[in-house]
Amino acid sequence: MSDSAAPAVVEDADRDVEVPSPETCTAWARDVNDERLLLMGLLIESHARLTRVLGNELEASVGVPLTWFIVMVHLARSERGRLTMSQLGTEISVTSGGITRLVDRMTEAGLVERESCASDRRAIYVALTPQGEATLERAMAEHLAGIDRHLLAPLTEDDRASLAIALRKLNDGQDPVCPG
Amino acid sequence: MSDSAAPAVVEDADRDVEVPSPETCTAWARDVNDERLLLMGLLIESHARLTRVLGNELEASVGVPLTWFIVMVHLARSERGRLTMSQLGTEISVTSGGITRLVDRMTEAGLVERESCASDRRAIYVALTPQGEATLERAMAEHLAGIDRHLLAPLTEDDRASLAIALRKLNDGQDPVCPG
DNA sequence: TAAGATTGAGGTATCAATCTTG
DNA sequence: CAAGATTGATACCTCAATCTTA
Repeated sequence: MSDSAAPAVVEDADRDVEVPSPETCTAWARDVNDERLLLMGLLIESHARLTRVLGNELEASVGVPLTWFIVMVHLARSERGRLTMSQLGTEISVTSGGITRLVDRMTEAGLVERESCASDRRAIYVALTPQGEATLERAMAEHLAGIDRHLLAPLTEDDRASLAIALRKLNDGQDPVCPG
Repeated sequence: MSDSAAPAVVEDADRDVEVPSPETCTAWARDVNDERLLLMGLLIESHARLTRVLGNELEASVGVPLTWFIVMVHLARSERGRLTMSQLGTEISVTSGGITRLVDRMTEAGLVERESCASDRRAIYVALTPQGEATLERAMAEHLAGIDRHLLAPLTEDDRASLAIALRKLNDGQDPVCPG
């Protein structure tokens, strides 16, 4: 503890606690087990687990953070192999300032490069370097295998299909919710 | 750009780009649209969107970050209304050092308090204060309404059920994947 | 004026090292 | 020595302000 007062000492079982019997409790004691809250919690936990495991594996096998891999995938998917800083930021939910430094780090690592845009001199393109393409190819193999192990393996074919359907509905046709 | 060389100027459409025709391309050009990768991407995007929207709404209406709310929910759910620092960190996927400062901030805001553990003097309990309980109750109402709007509304009843089933399988009986 | 990108300031996480207790 | 919590160093993000160009 940095600067707060020392914690009060309590015996192990001497506190009268509000027992969570659903009928007589305060609102929060009922709602903490609300089905909707549990669903949101599952989504958060699943995301935390998967990004942690897949990120660790990717870092160990290819030496690349998961965020970098995601950037490379979005560049590789793009129409002409490049995106502006703004487009990239919108696609991966990172603010303008965050993208500037993220691309800085990846540029220093030799994975991407900036290219000026002739038709709009405010914009800057980002594109994969040859080294970036090679790294993406290696990372892709590891990552797909990781998804098989950690995301697909625990699910049946039906689970996978309906999960994809539900998540697609959560992302399609929603307000952009711009990060920056 | 901080210290890298100036970006090369290119005309708008004069770069010979590897067109993504699936048969003749490099491996990464095929795999970036792999179904498994798209599924993982959907999970990441859904999580980013929902935590951003719900976090913004919670911050605006109650003045509490989403992380604090999650901490309060886990404390309210716990057996005796308290968890050790370690238990809390494991439940919400935050490292030991991260939990120390997170609880510091929430203590300073008056929402939680530390309590020494008589039976194991290494451990420290965290529990909601009365103010924390009141804040949780207000935040809960806002948050459940937000979940209704942003997570449940776009889904059918079947979608919701199968989403819960799939996510539960991703979290139950998996390796703990400790953060710290 | 607005849009795109960058910068500086500040917040919060991780990691590794340390201290206390079992 | 191992486990629990804290601290210092560091990484990376957001926000607000600024600069350049449309």
